[in-house]
Amino acid sequence: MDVPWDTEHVVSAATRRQRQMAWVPAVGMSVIPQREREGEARKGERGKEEQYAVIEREREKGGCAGNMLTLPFEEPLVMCEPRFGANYPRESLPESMEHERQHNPDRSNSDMRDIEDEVSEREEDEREDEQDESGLPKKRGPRKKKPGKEQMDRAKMRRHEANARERSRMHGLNAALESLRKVVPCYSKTQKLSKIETLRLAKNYIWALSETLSAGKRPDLLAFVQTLCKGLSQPTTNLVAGCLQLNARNFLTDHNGEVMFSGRSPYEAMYSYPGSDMNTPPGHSGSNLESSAKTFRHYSLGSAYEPYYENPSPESGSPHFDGQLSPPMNFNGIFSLKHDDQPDYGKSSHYGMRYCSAPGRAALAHNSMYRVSPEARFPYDLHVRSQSFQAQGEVNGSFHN
DNA sequence: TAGGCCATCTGGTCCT
DNA sequence: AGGACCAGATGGCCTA
Repeated sequence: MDVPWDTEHVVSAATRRQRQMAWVPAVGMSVIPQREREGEARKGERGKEEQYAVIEREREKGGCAGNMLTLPFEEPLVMCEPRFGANYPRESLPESMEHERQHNPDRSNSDMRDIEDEVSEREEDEREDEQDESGLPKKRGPRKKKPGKEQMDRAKMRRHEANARERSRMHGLNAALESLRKVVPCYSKTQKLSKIETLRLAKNYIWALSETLSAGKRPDLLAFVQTLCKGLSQPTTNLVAGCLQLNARNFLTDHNGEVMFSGRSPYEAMYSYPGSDMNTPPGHSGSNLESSAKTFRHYSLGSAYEPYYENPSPESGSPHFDGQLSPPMNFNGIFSLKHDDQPDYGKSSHYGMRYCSAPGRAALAHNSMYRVSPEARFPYDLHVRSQSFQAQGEVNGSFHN
C-alpha cells in the first residue's frame, strides 16, 4: 500500500518540532517560556503571559524563579543553583562569594552575578588600598573615577530592564512568526515549522502566488508545489507534500536543495488532467498523464521553471531558491490543505487577492514585475482561507477602477 | 554524541 | 539618556 508521503520524516519532524516548541530556558535564564506542551498539559490552561508575569514577579522578589526555568514547575528550587553547575569547583569561588552562596542558596543567577561583581569590586578596592614600603599607595596618578554604588545599581537595573525589553521584543517577533505560520500552508499547532522553514515557506508561497497571478493561467499544481518546496528541508518538504496530499517521494531534493520530480505524477492519483492549455505550462504541450509526468520530470526549478515563470526568481542570482509552498487554497477544489484550526479570516478575507485588487495597490501592481494584465483571465476560483471568490472579477474590477 | 533548534543574556551601534 | 535593533555567546532539549 502506498504511503501518501514519507511518514517517517513527517512524524519525526513533527515530534521534534512539538518538543522543540516546548522549549525550556536554560539555567540562568530569567524568564520561563514554560513547556508549552507538557506544561500546558500539566498546568491546565494557564496562559503563557500569565506565567511570564508570575516569573517576573518572582524575579522582582529576588527569588530563584528565574532559575527554575529548566525544570517543570513541580520541581522548584532544585535548579536554583545559579550560573554554576553542580560540578563547578567551589574552591574556585571567592570566599566571600561562597559565603553568599551558602547563606543565600536561592539567589538567582543574575543576583549571583551581581554578587560576583561586588566581590571583585571589593577585592579591587582592597588591592588599591595596599601600600608599598614607603606607605604610598601602589597606584599613583589620576585614578580612574569609579562609578558609585548608586550608578552601579542603576546600570544593573537598566541592564535588567533592557533584558526584559529584549525578551519582550523577541516574544513579539515570535508572535509575528506564529501568525505567519498560520497563513502559510501546512499550519498545525502540533507540527510547527521551524522559524527558518516558516520564512522560507512564506517566501516561496508569495513567490508562487505572484507567479500564478502574473501567469494569468490556471496554476500548474505540481510546479506550484515544487515552488513551495524549493529549498526546504526534506522533512518540511515531506510535510508540505503531505499537507497537499501528494506523494513526497515524487519530490526529490538534490544535493543543491533543488526540488526535482521523479516518478509518476501526483496528478495521476489526484488530478484528472484535462487536456487544456490552462493546465499545461508554457512550452509544454503534453496534456495526458504520461506527457505531464514527462513534463514534471523536467521541472528542476533551476531550469525548467524559467520558461514557465518568465520573471526571474527574486533570488535568481542566488544558487538557491529556498522556497516552498503549501497553499491554503483550493484549485478548483482539487485539493485543500489541512489546518488544525482556521484563523478568523472573515475580517480580512480575500487575503492575497485583496492586495492586488486594492485600488491603492493597482498602480503598484501595474509597475510590478508581477504585473497582472487587466485582461488576464482566471479560469479558476481561488479559495483563500475558505473565502471563495471569483479572482477574475476581483482583479478585473480593481484594474478597471 | 553531534547537530539542529531554541530562548535568553549581553554588549555594541544607531536613532530619537 | 534611553530605547530599538542586532549579533555573538551560552546552555538546554531533542533526535538521529
